Amino acid sequence: MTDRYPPRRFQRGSMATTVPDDQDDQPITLAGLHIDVLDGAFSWYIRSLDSVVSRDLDHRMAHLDIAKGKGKITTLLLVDDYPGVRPSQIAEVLMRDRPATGRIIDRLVQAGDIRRETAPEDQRAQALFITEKGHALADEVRGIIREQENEFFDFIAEEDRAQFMRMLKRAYLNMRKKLE
Amino acid sequence: MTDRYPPRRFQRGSMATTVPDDQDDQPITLAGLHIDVLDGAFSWYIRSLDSVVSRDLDHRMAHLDIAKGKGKITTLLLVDDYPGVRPSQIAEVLMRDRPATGRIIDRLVQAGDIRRETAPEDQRAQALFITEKGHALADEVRGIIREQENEFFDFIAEEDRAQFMRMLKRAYLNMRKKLE
DNA sequence: GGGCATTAGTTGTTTTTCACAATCATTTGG
DNA sequence: CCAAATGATTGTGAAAAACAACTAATGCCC
Repeated sequence: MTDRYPPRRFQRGSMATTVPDDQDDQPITLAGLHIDVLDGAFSWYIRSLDSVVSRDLDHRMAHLDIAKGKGKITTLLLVDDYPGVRPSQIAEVLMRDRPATGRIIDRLVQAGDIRRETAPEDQRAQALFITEKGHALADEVRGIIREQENEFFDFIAEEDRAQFMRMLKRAYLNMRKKLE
Repeated sequence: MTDRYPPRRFQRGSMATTVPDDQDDQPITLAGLHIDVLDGAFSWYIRSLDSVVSRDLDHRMAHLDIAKGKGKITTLLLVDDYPGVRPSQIAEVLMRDRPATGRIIDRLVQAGDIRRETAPEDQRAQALFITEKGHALADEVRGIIREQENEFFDFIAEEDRAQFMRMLKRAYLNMRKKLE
């Protein structure tokens, strides 16, 4: 039997920070439940944050035909940044299989945001290119992401954001590496 | 037209930290693409991290019948920690609608991990309770989560983890609040 | 160069997930 | 005592994810 009570308190960090602590050591209460008993699990926050962030992003992009897709935004930005990129490269970034990636590309092609060509040096492969319409969309999307970022980050002091982002980045790399 | 080149570099944070910087200012390269051009977007890291963390968790729990469900783990732990909790409370924590929550509960009941009773003070509502089997499972799950946490966090110094977690927590609360 | 494994991408299928509408029962408030 | 609100279930349809099977082109190795 595991001892679960009292709920674990978050201990203070050792880093100098401009983030005030006052609210952070109080338990989160949702629907009358102190969800801190979920072990303060990192994975829980990540999964919940993902859910909230995705919803918010969907909402902000509701007026664009790119909305509602998980990999579409990444694909669009990649094609915009890397003319001639291949579907298989995108699949690796998205961590999806090729069929899934292919269908994302289908929709972007159909929407007129990108176009396919056969890769000259390998006739099996495709080279993807952004269209004029797609490029405009990519810029708009970037703006929306930046907006979300600013609104979202408004509780973290400017000089701490980079640190936070760096941790996220390392977390991502570390986990990805461990999954081979 | 947005200036996209050269890719944005992450600036150094101002916080004292034991996290070494050396690797962090190098661009991430996947399939030959520097994904830093995705604007270093916070949302991208969160979504990708979620994907990796969820996969890893699924993998670690593959031998348990609770695997593969997004809300099942949270539900199980909540019921274990809050005897008599109601489905609607769980729905609020999960940010899912009641039908979805009800179906998660169905599966846990069917697996014999929790049981339903009618709430004595409100005959419309249910009170959920953990079973012996479910409690054992909950402890096992907690162990797995802790394991993942330790492995995952091995690149962050002990005293910095709390700070990272606190930021995630604030991020979550902040976004959730803004979605009303 | 012929044959075979590998890689790139597509198509199809099946299962799961999710959101929405409709329904029933109970409670609450006037 | 009636109407509105709340807690939960059922049903349905649409979107997403995982898997297998298939075509085509490339690379390797004899």
